[in-house]
Amino acid sequence: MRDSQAAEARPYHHGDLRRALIDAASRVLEAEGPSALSLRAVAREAGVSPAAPYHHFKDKSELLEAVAHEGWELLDAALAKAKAEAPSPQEAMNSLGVAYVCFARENPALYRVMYDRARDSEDLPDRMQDDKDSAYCKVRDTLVEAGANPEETLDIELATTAAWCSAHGLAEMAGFKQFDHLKEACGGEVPFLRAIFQHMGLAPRPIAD
Amino acid sequence: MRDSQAAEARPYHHGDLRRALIDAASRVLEAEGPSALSLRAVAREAGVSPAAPYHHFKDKSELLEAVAHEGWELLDAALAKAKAEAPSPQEAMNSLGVAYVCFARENPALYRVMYDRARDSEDLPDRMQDDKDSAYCKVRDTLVEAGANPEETLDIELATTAAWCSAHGLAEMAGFKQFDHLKEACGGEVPFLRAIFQHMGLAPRPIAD
DNA sequence: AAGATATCTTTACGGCGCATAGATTGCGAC
DNA sequence: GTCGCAATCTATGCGCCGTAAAGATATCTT
Repeated sequence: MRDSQAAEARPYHHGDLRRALIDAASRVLEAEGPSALSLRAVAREAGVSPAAPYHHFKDKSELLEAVAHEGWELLDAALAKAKAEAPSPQEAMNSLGVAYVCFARENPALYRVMYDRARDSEDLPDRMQDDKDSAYCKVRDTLVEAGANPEETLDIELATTAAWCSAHGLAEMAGFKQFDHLKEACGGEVPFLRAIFQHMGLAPRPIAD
Repeated sequence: MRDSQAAEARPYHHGDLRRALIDAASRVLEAEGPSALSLRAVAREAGVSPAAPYHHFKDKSELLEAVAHEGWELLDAALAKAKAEAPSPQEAMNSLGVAYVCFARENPALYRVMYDRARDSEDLPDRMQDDKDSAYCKVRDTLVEAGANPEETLDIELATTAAWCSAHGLAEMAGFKQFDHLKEACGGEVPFLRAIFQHMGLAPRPIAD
């Protein structure tokens, strides 16, 4: 008979060390930055021995992958919220872009782990393409709702990719000091982002012919 | 009186260890990737003791900065070549974008070091804004030559920034396996890049109305 | 109750960044 | 010239890292 407190798959000694390690890693990441994210620091934060994590993750990179996975879920949620609150599909594209960059700016260390992991394996998480509710599909669907011709599947995919790359590039660059004067001139960070997105053509434009 | 062979600032024992270390670092970077780029490995590659680099660089990050600096110079050169060979300013914008991404794709480890260093200090190299021949100015000038109104300085700067961010985002994403089928459908990597840039609006559009 | 198994700790190894101290080398002052 | 000095390089050592191996301990199975 199972204790009803721990939902399922609860390990033996600790309770749920795997979960605790991922949380500890997130805590270290937020507090000390990505460079301080060592396996030993995570184990320390979780209150276990340095070798304990190896019973739940093959190596350090597998732990980081789990952290990144949670990051992609958070990003999905942030984009879903932005899309739900947008008054029109046209506005939605802009809102998605701003929400994307804001997520990256609010969780810089996590965002970095997410893409570092992905680049190392040259592989974005499957959820980006496969999951019906994935962020990628959300952008693609929004493009169609905003007027893109759904028959032109290649163009739709290219436009979605273009939007994603643009947002990613902006997310990585928006923190540089060099752009402070532009943000000021635009009247704040979000207006700056919107202005850049306008120049990027993130807002939907006619796709075919 | 100075020996005319070594131009200037030539050190004593080694000849020019500083130069040799940067070259060794580039070699390690290209051969083993960024994760293998340790100070000790660089010293090993250069044939000196592990502590020798500290007489030429304050710490590891200062060596990486020197490597990154050379990277930015290479990038500048690649963009200058692309701009020089472009038949028209309109074409030049596209050529600059393609050349930028190709540079990143051909020197992935170096490109990563360049931006990792910049993000850590939240500071792009000065040359991007100050130098007259910098890559940033090259893009901005090309935009003006292509028809943007030079009076609208804010818009010009925003458009230049947008183009740069777009290219950077694409450069970082172009390596993901997920886009292989798109490259194939476009008929190769460069046509794929051009198609994405088209959707991004990298090609100049009227700025002011 | 007992053996099997999963979890966690201890210990150890090599590599890392870097600080310190000592050896070596080239240079300027005399 | 040679001698002191400063710049350069080496040797050694510290604490951290990732991770492998072996032993201890708690839980599961039977």
